[in-house]
Amino acid sequence: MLDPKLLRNQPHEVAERLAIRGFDLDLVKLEKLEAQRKELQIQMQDLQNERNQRAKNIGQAKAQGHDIQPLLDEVEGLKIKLEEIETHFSTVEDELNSYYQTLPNLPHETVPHGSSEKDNVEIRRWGEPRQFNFPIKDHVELGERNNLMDFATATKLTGSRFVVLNGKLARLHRALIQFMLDLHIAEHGYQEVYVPYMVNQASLFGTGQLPKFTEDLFKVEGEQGYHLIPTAEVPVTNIARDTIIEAKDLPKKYTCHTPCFRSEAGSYGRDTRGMIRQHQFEKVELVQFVRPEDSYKAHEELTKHAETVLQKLGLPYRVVALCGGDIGFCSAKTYDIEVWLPSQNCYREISSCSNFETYQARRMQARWRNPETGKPELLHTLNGSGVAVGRALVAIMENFQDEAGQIHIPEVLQPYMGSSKLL
RNA sequence: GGAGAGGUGGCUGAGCGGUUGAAAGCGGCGGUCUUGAAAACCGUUGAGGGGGUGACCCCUCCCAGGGUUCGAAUCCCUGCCUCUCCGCCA
Repeated sequence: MLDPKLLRNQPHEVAERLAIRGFDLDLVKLEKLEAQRKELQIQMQDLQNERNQRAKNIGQAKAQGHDIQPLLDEVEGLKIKLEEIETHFSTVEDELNSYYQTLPNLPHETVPHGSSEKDNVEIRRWGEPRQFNFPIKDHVELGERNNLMDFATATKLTGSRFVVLNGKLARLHRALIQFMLDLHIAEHGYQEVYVPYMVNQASLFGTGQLPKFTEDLFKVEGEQGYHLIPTAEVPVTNIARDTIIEAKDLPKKYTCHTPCFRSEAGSYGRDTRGMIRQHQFEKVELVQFVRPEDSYKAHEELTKHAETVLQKLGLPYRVVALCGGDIGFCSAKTYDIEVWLPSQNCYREISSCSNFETYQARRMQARWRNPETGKPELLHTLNGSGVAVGRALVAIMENFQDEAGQIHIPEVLQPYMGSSKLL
């Protein structure tokens, strides 16, 4: 959520910055609701004050043994009047809050302008896409060898957009997870966490999936309103919900492996072949809680941590800064890391690294105690994939295939594969 | 699943329906003392919000949501969560 004070005091500046992402702030609506809110709140608080005073007087009179009936007569009607205005106030407040919740985050000043994916700006490249001197296969074809990858069975078990992995490919998939976690723990200073794969609605609100993006989620049957997590970002970031972290404990850096579940509503017909876009996939996530002044430095570092995974695996990639029109709802700035996929002859997203500044923190009241002011203040949250496991598996298969259709295992994964070099 | 107990400030923990936003202790911060530190002592210390140029004034919050009352942390109902015992169990 945006800072209500900022919206109140500098609505035109907010509108300008939101326009960068193609969002149209309704200033007329905002000003109207805000004026109502202010008037009603003043009236309500005056009446509450009167009630408190009168109740206190009655208490004192009673303690002194006076007849309180005249005082009781005086307050008659006050309660009903107050209730009416309280109801009216909360109606206006709810309307204002609902509108606030539809407002995306303000883009950072370094975010490139533009309306779509095409306007994203490439920041850097690493590695050279390999030149093949034989006809290449895509990961589906490669996976069909020895029945390593089985979509038909997954469809039987569940439906479309699921996969069964067999034998050494299943092991390679697991090896990737272990490798990534070990790297982030040992070399990048993250703490590993294990978290629930179902979360409540408060958590989904905190990270911004609710109320707006409910159609992207799988909801679990039952009264609790639990949902399967679409990313570890949700449970891990919500660790900080309703807490005040001591300054000495910042930054907090968590890494976490979870499955992710996405309904992929609205992506019909896209990436239908293979395991690029699945309802269930594994991801190793990086999450940081940092002091506000450190967040952009942390954002660069976190992105590097994700890049290191690809470098160690030897996978060519590029980093792009998302433009205003392509950036996520909650994000102030996002870098996507895109890995080279030979079969598609292009770079495809394998990680998305974002700085949310206080947007998520305000929703979930995630705070730290600033030693300079002594006060709890909103911290900055960041996250990034470090990296998506299924897509990394696809990239390894396609980039490291040979003419015989065998897959050469990257050196860093061999210890996790019983020293095998080939798949 | 059955039976009981409980949810109060960063933590522990008091709190007859009426100056209790909340005792006390711990922790934190400031100070005295000390070469420095510890100890001791003194002081201070919840969060969110509204109004006003300002000194300042006011509102809300004792798990959540309802209710009773002139007045609720305190009474009633519902939900959620935690703990103990029994049963079952990966």
